[in-house]
Amino acid sequence: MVISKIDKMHSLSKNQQIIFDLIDKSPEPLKAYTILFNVQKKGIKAPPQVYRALDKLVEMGKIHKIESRNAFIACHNSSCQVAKATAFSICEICEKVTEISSAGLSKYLANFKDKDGMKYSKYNLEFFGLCKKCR
Amino acid sequence: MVISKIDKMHSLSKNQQIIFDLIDKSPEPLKAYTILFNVQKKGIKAPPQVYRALDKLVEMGKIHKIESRNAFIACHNSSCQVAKATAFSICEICEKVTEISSAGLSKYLANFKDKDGMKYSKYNLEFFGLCKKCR
DNA sequence: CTTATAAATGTTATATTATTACATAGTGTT
DNA sequence: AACACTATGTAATAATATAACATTTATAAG
Ligand SMILES: [Zn+2]
Ligand SMILES: [Zn+2]
Ligand SMILES: [Zn+2]
Ligand SMILES: [Zn+2]
Repeated sequence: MVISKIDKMHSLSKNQQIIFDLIDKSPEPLKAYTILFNVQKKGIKAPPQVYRALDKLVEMGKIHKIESRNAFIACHNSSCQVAKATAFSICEICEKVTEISSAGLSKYLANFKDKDGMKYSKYNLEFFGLCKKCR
Repeated sequence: MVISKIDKMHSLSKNQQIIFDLIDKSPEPLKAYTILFNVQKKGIKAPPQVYRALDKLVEMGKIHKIESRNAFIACHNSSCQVAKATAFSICEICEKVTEISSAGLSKYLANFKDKDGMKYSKYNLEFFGLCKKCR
């Protein structure tokens, strides 16, 4: 047995790997149909194949969806344990997106309780502004 | 002149008013095509009419878009000056959405700076969890 | 190895969300 | 009236996402 149980559990299926590789190499967030177009040469021909892989990759925390852009980026927080606690900065000019990893911020938000004392299991935060280059 | 300049500047056009009223009365976020369906009897017949009104209302801070749901809710923070600083709690069971208004939270986020010292002009935060009723 | 089960894939069609483009009408200003 | 600006009406289409169902592949158990 070349691949251990643990490794296998964390490994990606064929389509997942193809799509993750594409997103991971991309300097910018990719949209589902951009992905579809770019993997058709690898045999992935239809939207459901792309969306299914994206769903799984998001679940695993390997990628994140930028909700305001309907686009996906790879997680670079060492394969994010925090698919449930995401924060991004988005440049409104060049559309550059960066995942924010701030211990202070995540601690603050993880502990945030609203007026009803409701505590949350998950959050997504998107900051907008101008990046260094565009300022 | 019955309507002053200032009043006029802040007043809504016919379609904007119709669509705002519908959203404002709704206990839950409304999607664009749900809105379209509900205002057809008032003469708004096509998607662009709805999307244009929604865009303006969002700009004005009269409504907010819940990005993770592609849906819109009325602002209840006294016609939100803070269209640029929004936070919501979303129940993952019943889909109830509440706008969070916490001085502490908004202060924390408004002052948040990332590692590059980038300061942001806008943010949107969505918390997910279970509401009182669903817990 | 066989069987059972779950996960992933392939495929067609369709649903949902959003925009482009262009023509027309109203509003406020000079 | 002439102009600029905002809003509206309308048709067509683009972009994003899911439903449904058949098939295959991977994993685990007996
Ligand atoms: Zn991450
Ligand atoms: Zn930029
Ligand atoms: Zn508000
Ligand atoms: Zn609930």
